[in-house]
Amino acid sequence: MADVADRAGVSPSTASRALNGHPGLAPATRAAVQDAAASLNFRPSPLARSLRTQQTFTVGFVVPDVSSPFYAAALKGAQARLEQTGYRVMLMDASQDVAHELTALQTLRAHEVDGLLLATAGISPSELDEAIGGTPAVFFDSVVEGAGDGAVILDNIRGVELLVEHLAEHGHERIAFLAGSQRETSGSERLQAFRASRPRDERYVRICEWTIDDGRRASLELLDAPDRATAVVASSAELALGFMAAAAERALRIPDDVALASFDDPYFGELLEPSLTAVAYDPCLVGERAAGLLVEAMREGGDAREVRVPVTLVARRSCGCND
Amino acid sequence: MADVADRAGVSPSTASRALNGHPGLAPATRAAVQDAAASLNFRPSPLARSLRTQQTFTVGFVVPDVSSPFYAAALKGAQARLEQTGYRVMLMDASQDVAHELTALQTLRAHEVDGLLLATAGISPSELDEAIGGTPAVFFDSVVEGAGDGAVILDNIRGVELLVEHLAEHGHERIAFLAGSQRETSGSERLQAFRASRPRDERYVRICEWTIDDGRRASLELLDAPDRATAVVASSAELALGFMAAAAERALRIPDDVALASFDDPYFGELLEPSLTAVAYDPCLVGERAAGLLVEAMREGGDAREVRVPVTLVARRSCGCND
DNA sequence: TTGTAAGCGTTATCAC
DNA sequence: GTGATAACGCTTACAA
Repeated sequence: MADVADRAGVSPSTASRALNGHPGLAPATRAAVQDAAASLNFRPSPLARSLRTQQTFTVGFVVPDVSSPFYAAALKGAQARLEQTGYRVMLMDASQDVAHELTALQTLRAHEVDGLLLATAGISPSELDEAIGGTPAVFFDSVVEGAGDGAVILDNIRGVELLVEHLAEHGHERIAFLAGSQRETSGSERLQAFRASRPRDERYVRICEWTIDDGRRASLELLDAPDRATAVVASSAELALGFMAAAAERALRIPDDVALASFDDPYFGELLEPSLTAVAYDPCLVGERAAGLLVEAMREGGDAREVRVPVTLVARRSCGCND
Repeated sequence: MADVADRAGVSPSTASRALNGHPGLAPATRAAVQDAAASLNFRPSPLARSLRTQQTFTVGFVVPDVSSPFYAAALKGAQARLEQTGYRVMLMDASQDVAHELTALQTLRAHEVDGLLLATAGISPSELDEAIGGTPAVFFDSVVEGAGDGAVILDNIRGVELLVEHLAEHGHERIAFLAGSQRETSGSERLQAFRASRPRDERYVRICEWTIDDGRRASLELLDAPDRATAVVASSAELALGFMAAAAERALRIPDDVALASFDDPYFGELLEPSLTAVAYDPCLVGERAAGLLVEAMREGGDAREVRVPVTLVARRSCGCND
């Protein structure tokens, strides 16, 4: 930048002011500096700037597993929104491991990121509070009570209600629920919502990991139990697929023998046999909203808000609708 | 760090040396510094260090779309490998847009990233060369001739051969090929491989975008053409799904009326109806290998290498096998 | 083996 | 309006 200043015939400080749009500069001076900068093809060093200003214009993004479709989409949404605002994204994949998550946060803080976007898998609130220190942080998907400057989550409750109501409208009276891991907010909220709307169906609840395999295992239990449920709500696409595998194994037809409806509308939902009735939402949107909240928090530091991303029901054939 | 030095009773330079494991220090001094650092809970500032050393220990990762399962997995693999080696990942999603890609590279270079991991969608070699300047760069998925310090790509040729051979073994003589966008290496290599092994089936080639919808459209063309092919190779899972949709529309059964085999083994391949015969590979591995190559290039700057990630055939029912 | 001092590329404070 | 000057937190000649 010294070169730019020289060429424009001004001091470095003036050059800096001109380039950063500070007020109170002679228009001529500003123009001269800008010309000089342009002709020297000058690019300011974010590093040096950050060192001086204590602002990196970088936010840390921490997820349990980037390769999961949901987190990948959220990342995309967040990245887009942040880029728009001049922020860059530093990614950390915690591999579903608490210790790893903690060190990721350390690294990020050492780097002096301006903000944090977190989908944490079961860190205790106190650990977390310490790990994020004073850095603005927004949670998404999972929310940790009392920590951070905001959270955005799916409208899990409404989603489960839509699913249950729809199956009930088809006349089902014994509805089962495949719940996912209770360590995450989306797992526990969905289960709570089910229990709230179907207290009598408690015996048809099965909790398992978010995998096809575990979903299949739990589904077999459900299918082999006496007085079998006539419909099933799966908490996620994986669990729904697990259920379909299990039903096929027991030679049960969907929806004739058991109906199925699922939280999460996978992109191939239309092409499954039968096509999958599901609650859909825009996963990018959760990243985007989270980023939006974070930008606000970094700028103004208002108080914590919680945003819910809306969900909608997509009725297909697995519930008994005929298209 | 000055504090640490004070507390240990040494000069800042000695403190720095102790903390960075420089040789030629009195063991006692080193220990004193380390103790001081520990008790002050000292964390060096990567920013300041980078400013001084011109090394950021950060690599830029640029993809056309992070939310695509393939890129997301590659990202995960790369992230893991880089983290192991002390590097951090700065992510840019170029949204399939060349201009955007170029500005992403600018941003990354301004940030003085130590290396670049690129899956670019059709930048010209010369533009690219200029955009990456002297920064070590490794391509993955797509390779740009003559640019960069290495590339890792799937074994596209072998993959297509496996698919074609398998269908031929089932007795098929007229095999069609759904090719994806020819802007990317994986699109063009797969098509070339098909043409090389099936020159007589040229009339059964259709080129389309990598989407279910466009695959469906192209498939309908294929199905409606006279002297229809009896088997189809799809260049990607999306195209295979598009084909399945098209076949269903025309009330054609797979594999009885037309057999299907696909490059890409989606995680739900087993659960489709019929289950999908496909060429499988580990997408994480491509990110991991690319990161490996990049780390090498950043450290030693050896000469450009090309790595192929192996693929395997998973025979299921869509080709005519009975499980 | 250790200390001194300069410098990485900016911005902020103060004076003019 | 603009220019010195110091400072951000670290590393590294060079000197001792």
